[in-house]
Amino acid sequence: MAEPHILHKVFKNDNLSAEELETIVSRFTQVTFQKNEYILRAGEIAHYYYFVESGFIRSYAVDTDGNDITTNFYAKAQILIDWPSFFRKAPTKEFYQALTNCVAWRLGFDEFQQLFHSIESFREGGRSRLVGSYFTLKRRSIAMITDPAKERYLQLVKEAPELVQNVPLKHIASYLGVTDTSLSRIRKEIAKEQ
Amino acid sequence: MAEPHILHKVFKNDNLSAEELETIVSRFTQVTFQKNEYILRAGEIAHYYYFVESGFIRSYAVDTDGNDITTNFYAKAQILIDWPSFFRKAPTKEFYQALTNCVAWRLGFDEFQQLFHSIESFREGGRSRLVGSYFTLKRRSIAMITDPAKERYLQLVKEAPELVQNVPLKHIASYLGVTDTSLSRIRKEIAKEQ
DNA sequence: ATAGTTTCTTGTCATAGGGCAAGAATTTTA
DNA sequence: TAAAATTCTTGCCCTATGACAAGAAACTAT
Repeated sequence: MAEPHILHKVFKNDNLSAEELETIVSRFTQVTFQKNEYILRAGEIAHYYYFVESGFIRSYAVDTDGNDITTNFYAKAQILIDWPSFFRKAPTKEFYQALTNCVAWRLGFDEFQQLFHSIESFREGGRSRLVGSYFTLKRRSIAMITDPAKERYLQLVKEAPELVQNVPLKHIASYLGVTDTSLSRIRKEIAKEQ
Repeated sequence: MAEPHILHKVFKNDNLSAEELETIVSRFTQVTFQKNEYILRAGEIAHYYYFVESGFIRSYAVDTDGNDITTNFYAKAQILIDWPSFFRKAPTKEFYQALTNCVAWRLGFDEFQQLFHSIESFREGGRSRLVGSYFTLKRRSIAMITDPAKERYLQLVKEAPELVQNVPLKHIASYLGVTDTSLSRIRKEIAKEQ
């Protein structure tokens, strides 16, 4: 078993004792995904959650017209979890697909629950991650109302430049709530400005 | 102290023993808000969260141009909480204001923590509420991309008719991500159809 | 009741972004 | 490396929604 650097990084601010950290890390399993492989499909239940070690993943929902809307991207050290499905054992509404080959570390629901109810700092950390996801989502949905597409794009470039360079424009476009055509024009306009 | 019906209703699906329920309920305090009163202002820290017994409250963010964007409405039996501020003790980004006179039940952070770490079902319930808020927010932000304003409005009317009847149109408009002018026209169009 | 305030509607005009389609560029696969 | 598939750009035209402003309607408070 390879040294799980990434998990030490992930948990470093969680106030865990060395033993607690070891206990937690030992419950994770390394998994790999091939480019285009699905980690989870709509209708399935999320039995695991993951921390990404390398590669890019996206989640997307499919609307009534069959268009897919990217809801999130996942990169190094980020948590990949379908909160409602994992915690309510309800079928997820989204697809999670690897955009590149990936390495990740996985934890199952039962192991999670055991750690959650026995280690106080683990549950504080978990709660904090969920709150963080909520906060990010809210910020994004306010920006969707207050900021024009161009600003939302510039913001994303600033926050996650590697992502913009590595992911097809159409996925970024649907994430920003515009068509790929529009995003292409926005890019052109930005290029002209420099 | 009045009989806290509403809290029994709030916790009825949380799998609590009678004693646990009593312990929890006894930690809450009843509070009232006058119409237009602020429960919390941007920049402050949320030391409490609430369950609404009666009345309507809204939360809103103010964008860089000074426009306010309604982010949520709170009505009977709903939880009113600023998750990031309450759990991270960070200044909130939003205002929470009573739209009508209100009665609510309040719990402080320390009491919350004590219950959270000592009663397993309470923490499962709390987690479930947070996951629920996350899920609702995600549904809303996907709809913002996939559905036209008219459909989002019809959806809101279906889900919360009392709200639409009791709250000024401009707040509903900003909640839906349109101007009040547009929403007025959308309403007109719907009226014409009947 | 009356004045003042807030809310809602409506008109005119402007604009961001969508729909569709063609072609160019790039990547993948055989 | 050639063919196929995918991704990205661009043109043309259209639509939903915004900005601004005026008036009507509905509350609110004295």
